[in-house]
Amino acid sequence: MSRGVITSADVALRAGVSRSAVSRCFTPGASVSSKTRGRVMEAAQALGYRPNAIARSLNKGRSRMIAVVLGYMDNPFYPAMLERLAARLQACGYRLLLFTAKPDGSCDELFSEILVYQVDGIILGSILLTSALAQRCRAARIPLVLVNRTTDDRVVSSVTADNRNGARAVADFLLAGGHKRFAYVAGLASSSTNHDRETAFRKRLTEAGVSAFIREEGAYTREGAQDAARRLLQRPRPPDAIFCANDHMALAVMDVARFELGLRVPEDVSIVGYDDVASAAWPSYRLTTVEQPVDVMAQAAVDSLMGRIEGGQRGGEQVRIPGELVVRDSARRPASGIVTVDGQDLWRPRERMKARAKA
Amino acid sequence: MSRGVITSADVALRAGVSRSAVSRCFTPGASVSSKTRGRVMEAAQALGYRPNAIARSLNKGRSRMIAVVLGYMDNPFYPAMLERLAARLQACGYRLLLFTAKPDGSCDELFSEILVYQVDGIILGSILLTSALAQRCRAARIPLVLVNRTTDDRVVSSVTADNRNGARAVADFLLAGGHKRFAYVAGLASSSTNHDRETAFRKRLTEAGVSAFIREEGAYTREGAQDAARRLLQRPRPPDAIFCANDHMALAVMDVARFELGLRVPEDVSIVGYDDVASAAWPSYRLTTVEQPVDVMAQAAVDSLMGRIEGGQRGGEQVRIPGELVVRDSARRPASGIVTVDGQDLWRPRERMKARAKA
DNA sequence: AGAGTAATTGCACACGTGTGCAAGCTTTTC
DNA sequence: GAAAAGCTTGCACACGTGTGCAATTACTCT
Repeated sequence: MSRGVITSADVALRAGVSRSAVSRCFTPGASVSSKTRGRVMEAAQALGYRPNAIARSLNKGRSRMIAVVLGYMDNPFYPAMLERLAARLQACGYRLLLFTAKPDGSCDELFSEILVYQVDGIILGSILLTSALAQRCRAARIPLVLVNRTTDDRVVSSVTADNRNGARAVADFLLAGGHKRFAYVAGLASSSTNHDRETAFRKRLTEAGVSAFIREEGAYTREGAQDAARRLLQRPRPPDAIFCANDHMALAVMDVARFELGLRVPEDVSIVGYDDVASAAWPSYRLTTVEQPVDVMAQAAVDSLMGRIEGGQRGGEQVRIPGELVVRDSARRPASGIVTVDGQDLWRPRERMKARAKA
Repeated sequence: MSRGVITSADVALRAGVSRSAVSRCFTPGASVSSKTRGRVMEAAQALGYRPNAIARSLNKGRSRMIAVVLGYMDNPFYPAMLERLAARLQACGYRLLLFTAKPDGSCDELFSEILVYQVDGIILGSILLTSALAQRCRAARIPLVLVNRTTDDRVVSSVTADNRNGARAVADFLLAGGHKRFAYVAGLASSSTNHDRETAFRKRLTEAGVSAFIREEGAYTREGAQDAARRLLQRPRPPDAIFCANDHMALAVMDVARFELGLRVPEDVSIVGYDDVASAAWPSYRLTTVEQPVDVMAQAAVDSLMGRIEGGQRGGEQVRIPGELVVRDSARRPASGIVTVDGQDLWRPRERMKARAKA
């Protein structure tokens, strides 16, 4: 108390009860008479006492902190995700310990820093997880969930968009639009998200008999995407449709196409992204893209963690969140298959068939 | 050890030394013979031991955690700031505890959550600080630094851009460009940053004899800025120059001007922002704006905090970071006063005079 | 009223670490 | 070789909390 910090002992002294009684007053469900509770609360109020979370963590072996590791924040999808995660965790009474890592570099040394803080769970966003790290988490019994990435280790939980379905929808959409020469701007080749989107996209095109397919790597960065766009669009026979592994790169590709090369979008080249970040809807871009519902994914990640921390679930669930293909003006529109919902145009070829069947 | 957590006692047992010896091995500058250090480190390595940060925090009364509170992340300036803060704090061996609050709402209840975790310092970004909160921090002896906001309380430290100078430069720049009817799109009126930019901008215009000045409030949101732009530009005599309190709103204003109202920028109306966020440089916008050097500001905030945590400084310093007016294409260019540095055009009327003097 | 039961309370220990203090040991110095 | 000085080391306490256990108190029922 003299040093400015007031402890339960100070409150106990003032209220004329034992320290245990004070502790019980701040422990939901503990046995305290209403009389002592009143006196304790009054004393606590007067002194401005709140139980020390650090001491409580040490005692209970639970810190009520969740480590969130993000690779990079240039892509606005991640700040948005972070904001949702912070809100969700706060609502659950947990605190968010933020770490940043190089997106390609492994985060081994970071992991030591994290484990030392006895966090109750870890959320990894856009970070590739080595099996050694997964093993360490399992040994320390710390639940872990990947966001926007998966891993082969089926024991690790993950929350991703339904990337294969999304990429297939893009392929179908572009085919229906009558495109002939396709290109893909890849993210980091090592990321599962890129792999899922690329392979599903390519497979669908191959099934449709398309042979004109080229790819360039953009490494998820704006500069990488710009270079990729230049290489793609300055070929003798440039593509008439470009699918980018995310919106962040798609916007860069649009800028290069329009302002460096003087191309019209979508008349000369169609461009499709993935994420539906806020700027995709801006009138300067009006990017056609597959949405990745940020708040649903954040909620799923937190739910998965809570299920394993508070309930005793074993983990290893792979949650896939579906997302709509939002049709705007950066890609040529097919004659049919587009429905309008809440003022947004969506690519839903099935629904149209249903509607036709109904008529 | 049976429960999976290994403590210094386990290491001590294995190395055949006392627990204190283990502790000293992990305390820089403690007295340990090289022989025991070797045995301890070997045992620690074998068992995978690292000192429990929670227990250490409790013991030392220092958690090595810094709370960062952000109001909103829609404006990409804040994610960028957050990323820099995270990197800087990590480099100093501190952890970042992230909290989010409503930008207008006070964060009183949040503060209780923060203080409970015994953080060593608090960084507030785009949050208005009530004097009651400042008082609580002082009572708890927790250093506090505001980023991008100031307060009248001269005991509170803050890091901001040199907003008055920046706004004056914008006024001079627009006057030199021959503009006649000026408008300002305000952020939250309660924020010091908005106040400084607005009053300095207006004062300079008044000094120059300008009477045509109107203002609208955009509340720092995209929607607010769009509404403000519509009100401004649909007046009988619309402004020919609009200064926006930040880039986030300036981009929205540009979109409304060009795509809703069919105006040409900068031929019909000049638009200037503040922050120099990444998207301001995108070719779709090429926004003329005053830079707010994110990494310099982050460094200054961390330095200020460290000076008070580790050194024993008293605090109360008001750091103002200067920033250049970056000239792009969203505002009519004056005939003179622009110099090119590292491929960027900057508004430096003084320097030009110097250059002329030299010739 | 008395016995039996339920609720409340305080003691004491545990959580895992850092560190002052004194004792033990090693090295230096005369 | 002995005394002095300097390193190391272990003991024991502190940090602030939660909780099992036993003791005490309050309450209920016959």
